[in-house]
Amino acid sequence: MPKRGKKKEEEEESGGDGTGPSPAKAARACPAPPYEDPPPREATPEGRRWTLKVSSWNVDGLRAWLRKGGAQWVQEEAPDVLCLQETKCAAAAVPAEVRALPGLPHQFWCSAKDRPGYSGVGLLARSEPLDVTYGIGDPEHDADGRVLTAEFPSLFVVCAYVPNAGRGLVRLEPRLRFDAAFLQFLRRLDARKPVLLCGDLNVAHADIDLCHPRANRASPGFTPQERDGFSRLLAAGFVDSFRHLYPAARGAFTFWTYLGGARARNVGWRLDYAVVSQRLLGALCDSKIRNTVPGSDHCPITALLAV
Amino acid sequence: MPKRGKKKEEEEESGGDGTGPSPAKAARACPAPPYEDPPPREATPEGRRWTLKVSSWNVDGLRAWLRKGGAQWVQEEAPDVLCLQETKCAAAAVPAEVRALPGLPHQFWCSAKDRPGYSGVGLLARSEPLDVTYGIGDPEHDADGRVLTAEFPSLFVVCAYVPNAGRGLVRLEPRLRFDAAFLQFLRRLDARKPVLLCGDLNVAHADIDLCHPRANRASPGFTPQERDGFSRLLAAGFVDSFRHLYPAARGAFTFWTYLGGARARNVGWRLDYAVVSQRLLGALCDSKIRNTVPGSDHCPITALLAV
DNA sequence: CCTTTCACG
DNA sequence: CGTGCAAGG
Repeated sequence: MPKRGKKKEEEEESGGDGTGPSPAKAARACPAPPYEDPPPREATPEGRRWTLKVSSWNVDGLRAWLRKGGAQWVQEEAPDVLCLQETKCAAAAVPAEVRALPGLPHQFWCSAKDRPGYSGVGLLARSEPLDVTYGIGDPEHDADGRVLTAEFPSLFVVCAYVPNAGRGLVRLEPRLRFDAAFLQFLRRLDARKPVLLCGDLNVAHADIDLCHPRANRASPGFTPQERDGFSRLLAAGFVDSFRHLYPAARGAFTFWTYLGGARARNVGWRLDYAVVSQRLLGALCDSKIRNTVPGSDHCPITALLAV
Repeated sequence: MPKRGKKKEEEEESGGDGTGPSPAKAARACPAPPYEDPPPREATPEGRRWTLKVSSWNVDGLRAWLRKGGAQWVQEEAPDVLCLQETKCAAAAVPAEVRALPGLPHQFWCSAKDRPGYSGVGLLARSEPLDVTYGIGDPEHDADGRVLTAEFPSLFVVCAYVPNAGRGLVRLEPRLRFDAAFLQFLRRLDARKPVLLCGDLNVAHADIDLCHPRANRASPGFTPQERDGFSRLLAAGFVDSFRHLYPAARGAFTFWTYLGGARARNVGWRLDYAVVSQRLLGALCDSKIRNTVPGSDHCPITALLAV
């Protein structure tokens, strides 16, 4: 029964955990050392201090994440809005400790229909949103529990868990359809108010955004089509806040597969983003990658805005 | 999603983990304190010292049992034959540490066909058996991986994992058919050589053999039909070695459900037996219940014979 | 409560 | 490697 056999270093650098043609190789560390998240820029270049802190985390199972102390970090970070992805947890099963998270009384949960334990997102907020919507208005994708949108007075916060293209890219086509539909959804929001999109977008945009770009050219999360989807997002007037502020930062990843001890060697991918409407750039103070925080195969990220 | 909700003390005293009508009640300890396994009787009443030590253990998953240190105890006990039940493990997946168990080089594994992770038995021996047979020669049951028989010069050792009647007794009928077919199988063996039957027979024979007999009159493992099956075994010339030697021993259990912390309160069942052909009684030195040994929801038992 | 498998990542 | 599920006990 060598199904669970240890091939060890086979797809250690594979991002969406795909079927990349990663050749077997030794457990070497990433040439780029882990990004060191600098002390926060507390204000905009014009000197306006941040007033909104939004964190995002793919928790890979809300209940397991809670057992591993994830809620602890939330209390230390004390965000005004918290976006969670891959909760794998129906709203009714959200543990009381999460419901009672100090400072985040307004909670919204969206999970996959008829698929317990799959996907799911949550949005927790200090102040009550003006409105909250579930999904992107596309029946093909909205059964999955992937998008939550909270309207606040000055902006929309969108929490998203973009579908994985799957091993062997078996679900690349639906993924690309999601990308297109999601972009239209974001454009419509952006026409009304500026948008802050946070979440696991399941793509590394450029070579600098993953440890082994060459080996993963055909891996889910780094196919040309997925990367193009992200480029189209940028072309539509949205900005990758982290890359905008730190254009040359290397080794800045937010995901490391559990396989083969990838995280210890920083064999990672940047899949989690805080993306802002261009006209929100003047309000952007900082975009943080909390890559030392344990609790999931993703780390949390945090955006600071003066809105 | 209160599927995993804590009903706590609902079927804590249910044996085969059935659907007994056990009323909800406080987590009280069993009135009978845990049986204290006395120092071994090293010889028969006639003074012949034991020459054969046979242990039996329902391991509830061979690999989990190994992780919990089960093999450690085997080395301390150093049996000549070891019978394992509920290995939940195909022969090819038996870990190397088990294959290398000192003193038990002759190993035989029988697992369920087309049902990975279900049932399964193993028989390990110091000396090579003259013959080993798989199953009982009944196609209805032999796909399950429940019986291994090893022929030695002076006796047959049968390792058995009798089918559970299932929650709500949904599989009581096949269980009773197994009992009947198995008894015929044992009679045929017994006609050739004396038999030592070891294993999880999935029945508590009498009130004294479980903590809460009244509450479990309709539970799998204590229905009148299953108890009658055991009585028929005895009527056919077989002897329950433990009860023969310790007719009044109370609180002597070999199984405690994981639910509700039953083991800590000794809310248990005696489901594991060393049964001998009557003419082997003169060779019986002792029948041990190792009820302090961890590693499974069952504890191991050991028979000592002068053969 | 705890094992196994499975799909998914 | 690790999540949550299902079936089994």
